[in-house]
Amino acid sequence: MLDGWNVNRSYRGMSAEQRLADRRERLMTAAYTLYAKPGFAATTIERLCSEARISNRAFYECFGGREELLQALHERCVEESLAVVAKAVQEAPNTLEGRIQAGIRAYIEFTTADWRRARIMHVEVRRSGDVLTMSRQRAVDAFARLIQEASADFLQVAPLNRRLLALGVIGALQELLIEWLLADEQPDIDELVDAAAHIFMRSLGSPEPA
Amino acid sequence: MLDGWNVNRSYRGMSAEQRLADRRERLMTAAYTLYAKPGFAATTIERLCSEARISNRAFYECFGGREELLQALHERCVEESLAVVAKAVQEAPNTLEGRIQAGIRAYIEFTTADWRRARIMHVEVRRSGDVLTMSRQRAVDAFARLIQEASADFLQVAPLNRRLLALGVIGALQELLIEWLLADEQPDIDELVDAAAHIFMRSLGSPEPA
DNA sequence: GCACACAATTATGGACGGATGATCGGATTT
DNA sequence: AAATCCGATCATCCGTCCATAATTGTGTGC
Repeated sequence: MLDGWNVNRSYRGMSAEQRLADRRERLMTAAYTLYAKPGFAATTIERLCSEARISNRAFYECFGGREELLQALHERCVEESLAVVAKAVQEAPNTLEGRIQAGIRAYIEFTTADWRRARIMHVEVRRSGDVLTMSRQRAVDAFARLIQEASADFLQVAPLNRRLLALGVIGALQELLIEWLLADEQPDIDELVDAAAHIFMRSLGSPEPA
Repeated sequence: MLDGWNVNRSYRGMSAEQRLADRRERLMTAAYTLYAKPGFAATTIERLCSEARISNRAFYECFGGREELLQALHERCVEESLAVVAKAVQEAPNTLEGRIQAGIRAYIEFTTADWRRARIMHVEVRRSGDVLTMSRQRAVDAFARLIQEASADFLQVAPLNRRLLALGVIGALQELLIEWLLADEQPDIDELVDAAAHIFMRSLGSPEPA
């Protein structure tokens, strides 16, 4: 072996890191579609590889398995959603109703804008084992903190566990999205927003709603 | 071969139907534990059979596969829970608050009375494929109808989709149970009941809560 | 009439092929 | 030469089937 060889040379015009990132990205794209449409359980690694034009071996250099890929996908979706909602809440009028309306509309519109994102975030993420369960728990926790912070200025005095309240309304929102995903006749987005906003407003607001 | 042989004789003191029912029951019992503790994904058919002291072949005479067994288990849990909640609601004082308090307390106490039931109904049921997804949708629909009927006498006039409201509060209750199942420090049952009842009461009640 | 051998039925456990997950060497490209 | 791709390989699990063991009812000798 000669010294001076470039052990990290370019290949197809990309550096080693770029190639790895490119493969990861292609796998993420393939999984974004396949995990949503045939579903996580029905998607084999071979199918993912052929869709992403990647060898079976390269897959395991990017992810540890199907679960890890789903986890990465889910975490990306959650980050994007969190950013969108946080931005909408920040720009909303500084009232509880304004923040709730803005945040919920932003979340629902962003989530339903791409059918696959909704499916992955609300259905497929619960399919796999404990790893994904923990990933989902972290996501729910992040949204719960966001809700608690956004509603902190408008607190009711009732001696209720605020974290549990936040978790509950998150669950409500999720169930509504699941209905949108699975129901025979899809409810209107506006109806979803109204129902979710109603539950948030009544549950988080002070005893006498405006 | 002689005629007159009893093609449906008893074995170990049980008739053919009894034996089949017994095997089904033993498999249900084994799955009730194994699907909850190692989890649905981690439970092989072989493990179920050895736990139930049943041959591999006999399994497929009782159920079509792991999914069908989980479906049967889930449907039984849902039936029992529905009955308990319906009974509690019927015996409750005839006010919205009374019905909500009674129904929610009954549901939460019954569900959490056995750790495994809560796990199967709220976590493991979402693991498998479309069959179980549809089973869960039917269960949610049944509970949604129960809620709509129980709160029909106390309707608010707001032009909201009542079914979506019912779905939402069901989602809230589920998320609270998931928190109870997965959180590091388990919240008190009473706290769960209070939070869920608050969300139900505010979301389903008239604009001016008593 | 009673006990016992025997045959028929049932259940069990393991064996077998197929599919998928995860890993490893040879051919091809840069 | 280095890196990548493709095919081959082993292990595991599902779904099915067969051989063996257990149990029951019948018939027969006494």
